[in-house]
Amino acid sequence: MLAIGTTKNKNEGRRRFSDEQIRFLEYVFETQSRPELRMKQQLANKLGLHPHQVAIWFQNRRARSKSRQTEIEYNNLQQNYDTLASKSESLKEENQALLTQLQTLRELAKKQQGNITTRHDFTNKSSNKELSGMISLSMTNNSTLLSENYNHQITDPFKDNTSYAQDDGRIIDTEDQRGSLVPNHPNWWEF
Amino acid sequence: MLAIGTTKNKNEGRRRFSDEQIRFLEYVFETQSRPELRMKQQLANKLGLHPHQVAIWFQNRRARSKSRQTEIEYNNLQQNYDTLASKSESLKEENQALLTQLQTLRELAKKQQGNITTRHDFTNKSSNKELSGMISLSMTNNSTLLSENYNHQITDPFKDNTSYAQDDGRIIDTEDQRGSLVPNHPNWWEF
DNA sequence: TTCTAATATAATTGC
DNA sequence: GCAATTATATTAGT
Repeated sequence: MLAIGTTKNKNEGRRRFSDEQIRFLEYVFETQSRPELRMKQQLANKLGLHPHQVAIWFQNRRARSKSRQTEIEYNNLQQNYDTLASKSESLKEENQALLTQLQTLRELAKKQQGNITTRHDFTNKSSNKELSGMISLSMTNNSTLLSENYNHQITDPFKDNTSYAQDDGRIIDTEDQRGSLVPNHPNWWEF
Repeated sequence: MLAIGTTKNKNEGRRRFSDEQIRFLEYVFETQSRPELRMKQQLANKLGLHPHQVAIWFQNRRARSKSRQTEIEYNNLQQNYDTLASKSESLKEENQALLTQLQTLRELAKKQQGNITTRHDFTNKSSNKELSGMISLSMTNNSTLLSENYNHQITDPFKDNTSYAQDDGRIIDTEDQRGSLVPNHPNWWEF
């Protein structure tokens, strides 16, 4: 059984406490990281140490514990960082995909609009107007969205810019937006 | 120079090195964190210390340096995390805005298409087809993009902080403990 | 085996 | 009592 402390269990300039002592101290520490004076005295007596030594031991032990905790937190942070980085990457890709889609939509819709208007088609004017507005909306937003370093200053025509909370991590309620998606004004997109 | 060490510049059971000594050692450390034995001896001689003391000092100094480095790295990591979190938040919001736009576009385009087709308008069929395909594309992608995964929780990496027992993290050989040291009696220490 | 860097720990010091 | 240091002891590595 661990033939280490064999020889010097007696005196000498012994510094390290014996395994027995350590084990006992650890056991108490598990329950009481900061024992009462009375307890320390009893421990000292039982282990053949000075009460002060016991006190110091607990002090050092607490410091060690804290140090390890810090280490753990560091690792946690690192892990969280990696996770977040991965997610962020996904978001970027997705954003790119969405932008591509929008671009395609705009071009096609524009072409479509051109065909409609040049035909002097009088049926369903309102509907055409909607499409027209939609396109200009897309164009407007695009200028912002395509720019580098967009600071989440995304101009959302459906909502007040000020209502965009910055860093609270809150998700915008899409359903609420939907309620006022299309204002009554015929040219709402121009505002 | 610099009479800082005010009181005890003599001997006594003095342990701390004088400011002069420290300053000199620091000066050397800046250039050589791991000086040669010869250098240590010369330093010891010059500063009135034992060579061993000088050696120990450099040893501890290196340890301290490393410790500070760790601290710095931690802060850096934290900073990077915050930055990334912010960017990720922006991306999320932007994604939301893009999705909203796409949704609107789809609905409007769909309505438009409905009007066109119900009017039995045969002009420019190809263009309509393009629009139609575009819409279905949007729908397809949407199934992925709208999934709940995008309301992810990049919010709080430290959420479990408070739940930590203050002094945890000791590493104990449980088996040995239970062996003989730990009495079951509630007042074991009185025996 | 010897030497040394790194680490662990008992003890000090100052607040 | 705690944080920061110091000096020593022990372990690991070449």
